[in-house]
Amino acid sequence: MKKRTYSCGLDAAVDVVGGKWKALILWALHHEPLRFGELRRAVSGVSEKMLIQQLREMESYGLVHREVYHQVPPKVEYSLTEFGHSLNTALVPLGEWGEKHMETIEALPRG
Amino acid sequence: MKKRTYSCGLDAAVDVVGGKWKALILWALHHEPLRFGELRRAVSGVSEKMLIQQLREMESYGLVHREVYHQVPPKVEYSLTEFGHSLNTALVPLGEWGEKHMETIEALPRG
DNA sequence: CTCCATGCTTACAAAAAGGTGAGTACCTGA
DNA sequence: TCAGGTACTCACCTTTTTGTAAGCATGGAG
Repeated sequence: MKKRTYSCGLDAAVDVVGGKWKALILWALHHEPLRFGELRRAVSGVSEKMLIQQLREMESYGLVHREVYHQVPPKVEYSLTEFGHSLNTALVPLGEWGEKHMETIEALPRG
Repeated sequence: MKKRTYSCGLDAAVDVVGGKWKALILWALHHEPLRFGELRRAVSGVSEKMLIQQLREMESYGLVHREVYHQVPPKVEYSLTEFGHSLNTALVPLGEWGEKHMETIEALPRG
């Protein structure tokens, strides 16, 4: 979050879901709650630091819920809230667009 | 563009439309072609450097078309390609989501 | 004791993104 | 000759984001 006022809805949404990992984490949690380690494996390429950092942020936004089980070894499960689900739903068309044009995108010149 | 392979469509899409400005520029060009100066005024807060940088990138991705009119003073018009339009369409639900939850988002704690 | 698994946490560094302010080239009209 | 309008271009700097590698706490198993 960087600002309080937005010029349009898209502006606001990008601010919430922006960055390299948030959309992917949301996506990974779409079907079922996952624990930290599972999430780490599900989101390929993410480091522990990044994963936690993003999860904490998303928790503070009310997108994900964090459930701690007091066990040893520790177990923590992350799941989507209603709000998180609604955002995920809004991301579906974008995901489909990416899927459809994947080859084109992969062939794009690099920045 | 940072990578060539993606774990899912959303991953690819975010790579294309990522960053602070691209989605907003796309949005601004939705209705009609705009010239550089108009675009600058339409996308509030963007600097000339950023605007050009993003436009060049989007042009290289095939999202926008750049038309130069050889006049003095110079005139350059930017418009969406078919590809750009399709991406914009995929962004509509996200924009609506942002619109709907704008107040919630604006009230979010800052990172 | 020591090791293991899990879920973090911290310090440090690199890379990417974004911002600022000035300058360029062109022709036109005063 | 000189300012004006348009669309850039450049050099330099700050901020933000991301990555790397290591360390910590817990209690049960061996």
